[in-house]
Amino acid sequence: MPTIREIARIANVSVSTVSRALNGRPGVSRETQERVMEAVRTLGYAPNPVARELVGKPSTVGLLLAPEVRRYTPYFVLLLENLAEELWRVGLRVKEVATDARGLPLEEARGYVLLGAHDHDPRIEALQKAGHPFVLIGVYPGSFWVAPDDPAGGYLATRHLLELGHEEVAVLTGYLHHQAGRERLMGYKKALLEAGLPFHPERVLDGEFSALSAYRAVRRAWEGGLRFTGLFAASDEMALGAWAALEDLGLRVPEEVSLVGYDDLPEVGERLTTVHQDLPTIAREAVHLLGLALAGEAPLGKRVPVHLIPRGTTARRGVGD
Amino acid sequence: MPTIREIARIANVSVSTVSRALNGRPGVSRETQERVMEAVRTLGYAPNPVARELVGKPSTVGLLLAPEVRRYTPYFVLLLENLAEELWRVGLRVKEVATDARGLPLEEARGYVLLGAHDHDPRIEALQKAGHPFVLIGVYPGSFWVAPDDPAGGYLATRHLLELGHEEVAVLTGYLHHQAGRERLMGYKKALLEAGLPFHPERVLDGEFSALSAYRAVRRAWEGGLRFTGLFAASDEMALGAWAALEDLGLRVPEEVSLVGYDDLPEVGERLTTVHQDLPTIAREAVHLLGLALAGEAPLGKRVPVHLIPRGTTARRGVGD
DNA sequence: CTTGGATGTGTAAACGTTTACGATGAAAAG
DNA sequence: CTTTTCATCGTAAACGTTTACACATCCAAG
Repeated sequence: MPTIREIARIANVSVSTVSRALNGRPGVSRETQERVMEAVRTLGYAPNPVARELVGKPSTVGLLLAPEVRRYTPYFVLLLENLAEELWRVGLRVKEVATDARGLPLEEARGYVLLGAHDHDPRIEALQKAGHPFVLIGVYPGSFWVAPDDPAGGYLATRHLLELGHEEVAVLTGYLHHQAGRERLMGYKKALLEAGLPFHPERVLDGEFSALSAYRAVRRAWEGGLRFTGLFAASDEMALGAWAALEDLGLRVPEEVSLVGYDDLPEVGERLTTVHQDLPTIAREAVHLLGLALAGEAPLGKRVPVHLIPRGTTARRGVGD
Repeated sequence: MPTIREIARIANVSVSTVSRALNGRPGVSRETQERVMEAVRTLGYAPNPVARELVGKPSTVGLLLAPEVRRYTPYFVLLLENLAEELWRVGLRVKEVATDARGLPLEEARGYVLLGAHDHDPRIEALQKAGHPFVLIGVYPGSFWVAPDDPAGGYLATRHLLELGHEEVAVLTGYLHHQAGRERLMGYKKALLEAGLPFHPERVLDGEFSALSAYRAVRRAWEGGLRFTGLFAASDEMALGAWAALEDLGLRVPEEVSLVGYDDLPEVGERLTTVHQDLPTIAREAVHLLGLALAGEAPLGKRVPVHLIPRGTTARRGVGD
């Protein structure tokens, strides 16, 4: 691992100058800055978080978790691991940090990443008012944010079902007071609209982002007389629950009903048709934006693309007849 | 925070001697050792992991997770947080570490803690053979282990139901190839035996430690004609699933069936009667034992007590008539 | 032609440990 | 009595950063 001293040697400056350049501190000329960055790039240097922390500089970024996330769905765990890895790469580490009633962090950190925030989450404004640099996973114009392209995801999933000939497709949503939940639903509607099909409100089932809730919602709906040959579950967890429900209802997947999930969790594995989220990229963008936030730049948001992975739980309509 | 230098000053020795004393390295007299430890105690000193790690000494303990745990049930997350806190207290940090096919850790660490191991887990022997110091959560004579007193827990839960007058009590188990799952079931049997009641194998339902599986198991059993007025779920997660199933079956809790869980997860909250696990103590014992393992002492195991917390999901039999 | 501030850069100490090496003394060996 | 050995302990450098401070240069103001 290259150290700051080697960078200094290559760039022909002192270590303190390198440190200043790296941390965007004033008092370093444009030209020197360039030379340092060049050296950093060629050597592939990354600051050592341990050394950094020793001198007292908080080298951790606080993780602010919404209560719902505290139960760590597999998705969030995965996102977390990616974040941790990406942060390490730039000399930072994650630390989960509790918040007070107003949503302000109780522990000091270099910056914060906000996870699982819902609309009008008071914590967002609180953070902005307090001047804490942060990036949030989700969309929130006026601050730094990064989010998967959920509208596109919902659209892709639904269109896939439509293209397979399914005309009655239901959707299993997560919390609608979360952006992700709403946006995936929006994508569903858009695909319907585009195909010239009507939107039936009774075909949207509330799965609360959990397998159990999804199971109950699907089963109750079907037993209540709702019929569909395609089902879009807005998370793999919910897809799992839905799958189980369909099985218990005596319906074969994909012969009688096609199922598509969302997230592409590795555990769910080989069989589920799902829309893939590029967690590494989301994480990378998040730390990049956090960097900008730390540097005091103007707020910026970023969408990261998703794509559909057709697997074994979707089939052309009528294939099972 | 006191530093090693202050200890040195108080104990009237040099810093290097303190370091040696703390790490059990040779070359320090019994008397000096005592003086150092005395100073450590009075100042409440704990080594700084950051500084330690900077000089190259691995100050992390590796976390070896069984595949099943990778989906981080809330229980394991909680245990993890407690472990992290306890380790920090003695100057160590946790790091999750992957294992190779034989179960050996891929990354070097000071010591290891093994989580979610099942019976005859090959990783245990592999670790022993390789001479890696470790402690496992669960019971495994011949190595260092710490485990909640699950037989007692299962017994307490069942006895509670029995004492309330329930004679037909079913049990919802987790994986039976895990010690915890089996032991809680053993406790159930013991309580039955003690009360002079017969054991009905059909009353043990497989919940696979998940809410969804629990729901399906309970519902299927009940619809299959199984009847009970008391139900012991071997985890709060499963209790949640069971609760939902009972609700969907039109059964009132606790009027028609009493339900007791296991773990006492904070999220599950105020209403569920459950057996409480003392996670802080488990964590403390684990790091204590890991310390002994690092010092090369003889293997030792420890049970930590559990206790029942009666809340709103259990009631005397017939109260709902 | 001096003074004075910017502006850019370097020197060195500090953070809290570990550890190679040398120093000290006492006991054992000659 | 001298030499060697051994156990015990201290000195100082090292780990990779940050940062207070000093230094140099340059340009504008006096």
